[in-house]
Amino acid sequence: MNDSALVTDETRAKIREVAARMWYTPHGAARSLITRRTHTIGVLLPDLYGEFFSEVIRGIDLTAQHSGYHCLVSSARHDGPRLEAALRSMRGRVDGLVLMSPEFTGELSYRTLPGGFPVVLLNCPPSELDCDSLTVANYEGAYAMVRHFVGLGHRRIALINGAAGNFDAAERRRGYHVALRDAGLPAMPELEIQGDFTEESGHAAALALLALADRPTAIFAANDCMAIGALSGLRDRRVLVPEDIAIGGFDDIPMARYVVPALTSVHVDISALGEQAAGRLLAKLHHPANVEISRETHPTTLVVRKSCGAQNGSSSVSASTPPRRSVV
Amino acid sequence: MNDSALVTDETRAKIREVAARMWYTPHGAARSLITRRTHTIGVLLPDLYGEFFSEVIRGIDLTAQHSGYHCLVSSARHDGPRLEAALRSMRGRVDGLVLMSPEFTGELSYRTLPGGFPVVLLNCPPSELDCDSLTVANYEGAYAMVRHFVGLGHRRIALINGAAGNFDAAERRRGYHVALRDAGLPAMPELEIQGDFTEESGHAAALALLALADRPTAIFAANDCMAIGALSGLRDRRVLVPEDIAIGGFDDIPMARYVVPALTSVHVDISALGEQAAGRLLAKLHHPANVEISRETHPTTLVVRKSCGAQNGSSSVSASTPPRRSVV
DNA sequence: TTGTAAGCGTTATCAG
DNA sequence: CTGATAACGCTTACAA
Repeated sequence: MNDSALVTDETRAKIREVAARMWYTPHGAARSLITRRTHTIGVLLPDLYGEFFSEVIRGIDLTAQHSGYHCLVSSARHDGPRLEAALRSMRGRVDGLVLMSPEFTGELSYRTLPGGFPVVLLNCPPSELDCDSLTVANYEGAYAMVRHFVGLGHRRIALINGAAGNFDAAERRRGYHVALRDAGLPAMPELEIQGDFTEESGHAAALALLALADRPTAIFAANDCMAIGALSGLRDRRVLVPEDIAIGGFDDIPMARYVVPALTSVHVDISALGEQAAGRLLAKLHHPANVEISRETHPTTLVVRKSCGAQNGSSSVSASTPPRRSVV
Repeated sequence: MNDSALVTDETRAKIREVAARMWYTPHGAARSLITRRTHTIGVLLPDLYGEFFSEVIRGIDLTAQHSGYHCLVSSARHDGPRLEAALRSMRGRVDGLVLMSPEFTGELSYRTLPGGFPVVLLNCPPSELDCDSLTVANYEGAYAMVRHFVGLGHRRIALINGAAGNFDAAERRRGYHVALRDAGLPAMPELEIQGDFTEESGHAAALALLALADRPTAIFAANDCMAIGALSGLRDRRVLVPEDIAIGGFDDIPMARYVVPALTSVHVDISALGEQAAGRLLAKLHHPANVEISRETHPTTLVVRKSCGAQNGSSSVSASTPPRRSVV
């Protein structure tokens, strides 16, 4: 026996000694079969490529490990049947789930998991599923970026949009639109280029914008990868940044401060996002009674660097209220 | 019943139909208890921070998932008792293990895991443990970099060393030393600065080198992070790269091509490294009879960019023989 | 305090 | 081809 008050310290010590001598190790699967707890949380990500996911998973694992939990990860485009398969294969191996799926339509699932199975949705579009969810302040961040451009006197501000069907991309686009409207500027469809979050698409988008008769004076890319691609596209065409065209990105990946000129971006504390998600899940696991579900938004911060032409150094401005928490 | 030749197709279909209707999902823990297979591989990493680990885990998960396996990850400094604890907690939850621990002394363990438990060591110092191991061609890569500097006419080549006690760092240092010796150059202890793989340590090392009466004309940093730190240190002091001092790094992280000047580095296909590790482990799991253990070295490639002053564009040269494979 | 038996949800091994 | 029954390695509850 492992830890109980019904046993003498002496006996416990003796057992421990023998166990150590025989290199006895409890069998996880057997134990969890009767205990009904695996001390493992499942992590379902759409992909594992790039600094974003790396940081998310790091934050999750950090928090999980702190509470003695493991992470069972699975990365794949969790669309429809794939998600269902992934969920089923995790049945009996995890106590709860962190599911990140920005393209998740939400129509399915929930039949597949046993009722009341603890799930935290990360960066998922809002759905009728009644489970906890956590999103990034995409709208607020994009709004702050565009407002910043407007404040610098820009009137023709282009958008390199994120992947089609992606929730984060849609929210950032919404922020862009509302900021333009609030500044009394008209929507300019010809200045919106569809991208897919990759560097190549950013590069192509920049060239497309340069081909316009009436060029933009500023470009807001929906993530840093595309902003960096755009940067190299402009350099290819000998267009000066920020003198001729200003650029801003989103995510503030570590690389952002090293490109030339250093990239103005919307900072997201990705690792903290992961920690928060895992924290919520663990709280649910430890207090299953507390059934109220929460929907939180993780704050973003505008980080001003050289690429937008505002200043030389770097400074940051909060792009949203502090950790907003609305318990529904 | 799931899949067997002892059952009629008709019956199977009927069972399947009922199972689907009841949303029946097999219980992983229960199944693996009797099957003695978890379809999960354990991944023990020293950390999860930075692009290196992110890519390794991606390669592992990619391969694992392709074979229907999951990954149970655990990141922590796996020194001594911690490693043992991590191993025990995975007992009965994984079929095999990928263990990456560049500071692992190897004296312990192996008592803790059941005899013949499949383990693949990744970037671990050689030890007497008779399990498969996979390392990066650190020595060859460093040698190629320093030889490249020598070929450009450099005679005073500094080294910013990696973390003390780290196996990769030691091997890269060895490559540096042998390349100097082979070029007929003396060892220059004053040009060796101790770093720890962080950007800050690279920055500090660069300043220390600039403070010398007789400055180096080239700097080899044991990884890209430190090279980038050194780059910014030199820029602070208005030292031109590569005109005044040439710089080379190691790992070729994505950021390397975006810093200014673009960083000459030793390329490591990190994701492929992870795939290879997982592949070996899976092979062992599928053919347990094949008991011969293998020790492989993953090749590296010198990628020449602007920071070394050799040329404008970028080109690459193989720094080691193709996937060397010595089955012991 | 200690020993013994039941059972967690599967799969495997047998007689029907 | 089908249906019972015994494991798998552990925890827990209950009786000695």
